[in-house]
Amino acid sequence: MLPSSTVENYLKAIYVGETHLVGGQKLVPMGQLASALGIAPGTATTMVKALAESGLVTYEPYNGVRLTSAGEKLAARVLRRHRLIELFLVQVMGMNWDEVHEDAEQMEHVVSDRLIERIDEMLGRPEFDPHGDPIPNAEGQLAERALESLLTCPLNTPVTVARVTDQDAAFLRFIESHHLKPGQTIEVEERDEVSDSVRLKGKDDQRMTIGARAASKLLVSSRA
Amino acid sequence: MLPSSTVENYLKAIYVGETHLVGGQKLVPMGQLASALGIAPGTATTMVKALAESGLVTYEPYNGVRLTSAGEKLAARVLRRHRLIELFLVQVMGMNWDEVHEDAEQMEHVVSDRLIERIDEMLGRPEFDPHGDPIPNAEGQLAERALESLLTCPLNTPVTVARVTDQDAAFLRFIESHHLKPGQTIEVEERDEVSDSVRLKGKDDQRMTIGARAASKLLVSSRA
DNA sequence: ATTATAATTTTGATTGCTCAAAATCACTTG
DNA sequence: CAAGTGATTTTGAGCAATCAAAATTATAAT
Ligand SMILES: [Mn+2]
Ligand SMILES: [Mn+2]
Ligand SMILES: [Mn+2]
Ligand SMILES: [Mn+2]
Repeated sequence: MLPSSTVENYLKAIYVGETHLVGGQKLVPMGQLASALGIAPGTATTMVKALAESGLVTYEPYNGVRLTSAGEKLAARVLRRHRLIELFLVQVMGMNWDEVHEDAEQMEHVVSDRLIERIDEMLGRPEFDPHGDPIPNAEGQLAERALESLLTCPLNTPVTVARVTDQDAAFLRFIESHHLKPGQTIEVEERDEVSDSVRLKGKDDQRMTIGARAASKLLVSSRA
Repeated sequence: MLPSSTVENYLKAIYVGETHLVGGQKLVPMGQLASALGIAPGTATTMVKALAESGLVTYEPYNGVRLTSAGEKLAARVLRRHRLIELFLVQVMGMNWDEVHEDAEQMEHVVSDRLIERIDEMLGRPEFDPHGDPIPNAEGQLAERALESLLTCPLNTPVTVARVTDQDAAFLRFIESHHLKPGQTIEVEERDEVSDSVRLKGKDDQRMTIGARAASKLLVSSRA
């Protein structure tokens, strides 16, 4: 019995939820899962109990949920599809990086393994999607990189934008129009706690100031 | 409220069912619809009543069902997607014509209008899919052709294979291996009622004999 | 240690889609 | 035309996924 689209979405949400865990956290809270999926909290509880029943997750009431190895394997597979499809739509179909998320969100559940393999091959076994998100390989492993956000990277040092952790179309268009897409080289010139902002030197030494919240979504690698 | 995948499949099945109607038939029988969709007859009845309620079909109890203009518009849209996707998978992704139907069956429900437009453009506004099935244009109109089957076309006259009306993978592979794909030129040399078979002259004057049932699925145009 | 607050779970219900089996209807055949 | 056959509809049920609102639990504040 193959997992439904709903189950796949749950597993994927738990997977990315786990990567966002801070400190000694081992479980994704129910509330976070529910809001990530845009469903009522009670629905998440019911569904997660069913997932636990089928051995895809471990569920600790009032604490949260985490994937079993079986669940993680499935989740990585869905995430792999999602990101390969996104890259395909940009690279081959010429779509914009701000409009591929919705399509991928649906297609990830229906494309055959055969087609995914074609796509992967056609793209040259890519490791990252258009937003810099890592693409799990066929075995579910993903290439990890040591990245810092614009809030923590060294000042006045060339860094390369590597990842944008927000799929919002308006935000992505903003990033693009300011030449801050992955691959671009920039420098953080100043951070101001009081004004909650970060000043950047971008392409052609263009200066710009963005809010800390936006800055936290831009991940860079410290090698120019 | 946009139609579900289920509703889209019903509408599409009724649409193609209507094209297969013979004589003065105006309605698709419930049984035929049910078996085309692989569901129980009672399920079809219930669903069709709901479709009639939403104005997508006209339902005459014990007689059958036909699309309203609203239903036909939606059905043509789904069929357009299906066939464009099939052609895309063959032409661009290099998949085989016998393995694209299943993928298209799922993808037809989820790809965005934007992506379909890209595909249509990339393929040069094609009129026929890999099996020779006509692709409805953006307005829902489809290019009709006067085709005959191998059971009715003139004897000893060059004809061009134009369409194969069976999606079965094994059958399609057979057709391909015998060089009978759409575009190929052949001749019917003899029909034998008793042995229920048809003898063909194909590529490189290769002779072959196929059953009448298979022959009825090969549609040709009488101009070589 | 109570008490308040926030998160989570439980409860009861709904919707969409499905099936099996019984009932009904339409048509053919004797 | 009566009977039988096959197609169709009705009935009763179930499953997956969802919500709103009430009940419960955990945690933080007084
Ligand atoms: Mn999804
Ligand atoms: Mn992405
Ligand atoms: Mn379909
Ligand atoms: Mn086709």
